[in-house]
Amino acid sequence: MPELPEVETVRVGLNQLIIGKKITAETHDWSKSFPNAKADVGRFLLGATITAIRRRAKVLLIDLDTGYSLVIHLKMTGQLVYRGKMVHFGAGHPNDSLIGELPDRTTRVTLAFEDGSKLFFNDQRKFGWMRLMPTIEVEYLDFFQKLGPEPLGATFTAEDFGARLQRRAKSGIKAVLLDQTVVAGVGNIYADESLWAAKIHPETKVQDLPLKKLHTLYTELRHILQLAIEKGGSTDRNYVNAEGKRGSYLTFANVFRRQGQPCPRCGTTLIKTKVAGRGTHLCPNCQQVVS
DNA sequence: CACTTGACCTGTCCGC
DNA sequence: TGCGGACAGGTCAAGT
Repeated sequence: MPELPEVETVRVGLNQLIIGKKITAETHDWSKSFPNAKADVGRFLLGATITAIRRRAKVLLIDLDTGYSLVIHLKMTGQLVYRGKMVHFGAGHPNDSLIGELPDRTTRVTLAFEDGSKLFFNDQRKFGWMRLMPTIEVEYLDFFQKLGPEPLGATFTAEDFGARLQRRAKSGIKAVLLDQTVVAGVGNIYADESLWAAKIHPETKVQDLPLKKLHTLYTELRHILQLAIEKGGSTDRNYVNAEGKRGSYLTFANVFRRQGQPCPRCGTTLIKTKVAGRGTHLCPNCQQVVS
């Protein structure tokens, strides 16, 4: 479930918590989560100091002073949670935290820092992964080469958006929004939310959307992603930020997980269906297929 | 060639 | 209570 806003929230959190920290130990209990050779870990991870945290699409990059980076994809249930040396349970709002003592049974990788604090990579479903590789090689990964532009990038215009969508003119708009090679970082939640906001049925073919609609979708998508970042992302089931706390965006969501409730715009009962193989939430009145 | 389905996994929820 | 099956949904590979 971590999409662009969730990964960005983790990035901002880690940026405040672990920059300048020196890694002194690493353990993992699921080799697929972190398949690097032990020798590389020993040479380029242990003893390394964290210099920067970056994000591209839904991927997190932790840069090290050894010239290597940790490339991390949280996939659906991944979490990156930092714990200081002193753990204060009961502090803050009890509902904020989804997790207790760490490591727990979902912890796949643990990084320990020189000051006694730790970073836990938890992943209930084991789809997520972490790779150690030379920083300069990251951009040449096949995944990165194929990625579309950042939707919140300063240079990303409505015209770019429209042109890229048109490459998949005959496809349904939701399937295209979820395609990371068209635009990077959009997942199921924000696809549904932005299509509702732009009053577009998710199965509408791209070629059937008037230019004005594409413009609206561009504006709404950017606005929603930005708002979601401000709200700390969406916690549907597992997602938490770098401090183990929930995001609050779903409180503001208009359709996602709101089937059976009235459409905030017209009052029609929202429905849940399946589009492009994904659970899809929409208003059957506001969002109709045009052709 | 474009799109759909299945695999990767585990936990939760629902119906019987 | 226990149990089978559907479902959650990011990405890649395989199939139609």
